Amino acid sequence: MFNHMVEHQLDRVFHALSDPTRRTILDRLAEGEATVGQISRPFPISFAAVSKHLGVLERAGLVTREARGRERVCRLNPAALGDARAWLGFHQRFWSERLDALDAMVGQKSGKPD
Amino acid sequence: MFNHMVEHQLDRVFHALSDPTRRTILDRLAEGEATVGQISRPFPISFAAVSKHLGVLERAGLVTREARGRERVCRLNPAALGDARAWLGFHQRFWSERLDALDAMVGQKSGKPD
DNA sequence: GAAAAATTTAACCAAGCGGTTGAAAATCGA
DNA sequence: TCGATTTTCAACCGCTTGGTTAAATTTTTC
Repeated sequence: MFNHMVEHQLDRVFHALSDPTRRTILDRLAEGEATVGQISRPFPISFAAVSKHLGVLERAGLVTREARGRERVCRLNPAALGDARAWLGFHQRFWSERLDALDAMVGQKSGKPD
Repeated sequence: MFNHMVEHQLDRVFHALSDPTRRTILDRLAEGEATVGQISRPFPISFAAVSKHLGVLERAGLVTREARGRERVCRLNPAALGDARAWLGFHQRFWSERLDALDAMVGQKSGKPD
């Protein structure tokens, strides 16, 4: 079902999401586009480190960086979450069907999962 | 919103999901519980390597391993996907609201996202 | 109790990660 | 043009990863 998909891209998306700094960057970007400098300012790590994180996010398709003059403005690409969400959604649903005995323990997907 | 959650666990879940071998293991497990030996058989890597992958999945809370005699039977824990799915769901929705100008370009979440 | 089977642990290796600092490249402002 | 600003690139460091093989552990079977 999803096996033939761009597995590699799924790898990259999940990997990008596995770092708290990168997730925070995404949160920041959700409030609007920002330059690398603006993004990096609140972080206690170096500018270059943030730039690398942005690279990871960009390679995963989650963020785009567009040159504007001497600075680079970053924006979210929400569509890239689609694959990951599809994977999770399908699997959790599939698992839940098979293992509905566990539903009682979960209790957060009663009748209106979404 | 999610910042105060068990960030660390989210790290582990996303990281666990970022490896194709581990995702395949989850797929296999979705068809029913299995021992480490049964799981590892179809993979071209060593037994020990699969055992380590199972360890990663277990630490992420996605899989449980229960000793049964000399073998260990593994089962899925679909609830562990909840955090990850919640994170993704919230963010994708939030992003989409903010960036609905991009919706035209995307075109795969028109009116009924789920 | 000894051999066999299932699994984990330990030691190791090459590669990748997240971080650093410093140099390079591109653009802006005087 | 020159210097300052913004960003990336390169080299490096320590730690982790995904993989290996070999030894240790536990349980079953003879």
